[in-house]
Amino acid sequence: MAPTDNKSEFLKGTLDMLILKIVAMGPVHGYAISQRIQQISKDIFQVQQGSLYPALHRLEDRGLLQAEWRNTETGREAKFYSVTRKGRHQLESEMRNWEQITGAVALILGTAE
Amino acid sequence: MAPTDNKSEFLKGTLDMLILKIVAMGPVHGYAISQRIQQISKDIFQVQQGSLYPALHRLEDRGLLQAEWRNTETGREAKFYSVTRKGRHQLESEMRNWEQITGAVALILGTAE
DNA sequence: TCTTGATATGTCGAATTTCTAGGTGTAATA
DNA sequence: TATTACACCTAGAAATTCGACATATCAAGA
Repeated sequence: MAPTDNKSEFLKGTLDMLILKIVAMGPVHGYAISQRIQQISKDIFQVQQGSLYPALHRLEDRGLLQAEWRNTETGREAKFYSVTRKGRHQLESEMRNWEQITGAVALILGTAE
Repeated sequence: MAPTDNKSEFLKGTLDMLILKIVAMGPVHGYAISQRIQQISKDIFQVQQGSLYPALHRLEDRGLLQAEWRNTETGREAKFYSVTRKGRHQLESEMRNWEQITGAVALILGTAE
């Protein structure tokens, strides 16, 4: 995930969750995933292809995503990903985890004195 | 940083910020830093020694922390760290960055449909 | 007295993730 | 015709963290 400057350093481990979330909204192909992440995050996140495709393969290998070749609206071949049941569980688990973590970070950053 | 189960996977890149924040509250030695992080985060974060000490050396090498050997309250030798001016700037920058990132993640996770 | 646990520092190697940089090919547009 | 957008991919380097190990002091209790 590449930042305008140095946002990437913060996101290790988060990319998979974001991808799962995007794919959970409905089947999409890789290229579109990176576009949506960038768009929804208002350009804060820019997922590089060198991060994206390995992540997709990783998630597929773990059985969290499944892929299928289909045609895009523009009539091109692309690999469409969907979330498996296992992937949905994983996403829920990671989201709970994320809440807990950001809560804990907030506790520390919010400590005065 | 070690989790009860798998919280660590989420925090790559965050440890340095948390350490800077703890040290910014006043000089402390490494062992106490890990205890405070664990305590304030209510056991969500448990910083392993194999993560802590390399991180402290890293921050010192970057000129963000400075160290000094002193005695603890219990009369033992320990290396006390304080934040340099550069470290304070870095902390502020990382905190702003953190807000931006968590905001962007919230946008994505909060997207319905 | 001896052992255990807490305090306190550190290193090393493996694992994981991400980035940069490169590569392939098609279709539309200038 | 050349460039841009689309769409896939890999390889190597860099960075961070973890688990395990190693060392040493001190206090409390068996």
